[in-house]
Amino acid sequence: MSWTDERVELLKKMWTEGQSASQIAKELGGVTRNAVIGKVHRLGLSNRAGGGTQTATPAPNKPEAAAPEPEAATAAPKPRKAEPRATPADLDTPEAVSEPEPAPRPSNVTPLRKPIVPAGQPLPPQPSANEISPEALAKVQEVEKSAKRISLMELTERTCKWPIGDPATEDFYFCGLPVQQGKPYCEAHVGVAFQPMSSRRDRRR
DNA sequence: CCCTGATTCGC
DNA sequence: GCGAATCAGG
Repeated sequence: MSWTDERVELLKKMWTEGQSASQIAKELGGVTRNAVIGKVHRLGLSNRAGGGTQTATPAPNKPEAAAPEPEAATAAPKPRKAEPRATPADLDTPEAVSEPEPAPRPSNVTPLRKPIVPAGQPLPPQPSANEISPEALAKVQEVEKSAKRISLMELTERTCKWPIGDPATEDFYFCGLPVQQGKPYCEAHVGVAFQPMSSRRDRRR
């Protein structure tokens, strides 16, 4: 494989977008990440600074463990706009009525309500037999039998962080199987975690 | 151990 | 110019 204009273009584009050399190499095909890096240097764009303000800090930008880039067709890499940021659905009440009394606390007061789950990262809920493909579900169930059953402390970047069981009980652990590169879960759990889209239609306010 | 980019150097 | 091997880090 040689560096045709097209390939160089794609290289430039992806590199500018912050894609890693290995990702670019994978996308291009026929080259290794070394080749990509080498080319990048020869092209003189080793520094991903676009234009202008050159921050002393190399890159606080790290699309590392949260850059789900669904591999697409090699023919049409056009609509590419996957933001790692998973925007949490925020409750927004435009119905804000002008209320001089901010807290009309009724006589009934429920003092404390601690969140049951400590919650470090936005872990997905357990698959509740939703709109998940039966195959994926079956695979998950099978996988969970062979799960490493690791504890929170044992989690690493390469261990599946899919929670199994009830966090409030002793019977709780994480999957712990090898993750799919770049993702927080193993292949099986990625399958159920990153479902394309579901029925979120019923959002009547 | 997995990954990242940077550099070197024979081709 | 090219990229595998190597280096240096996270």
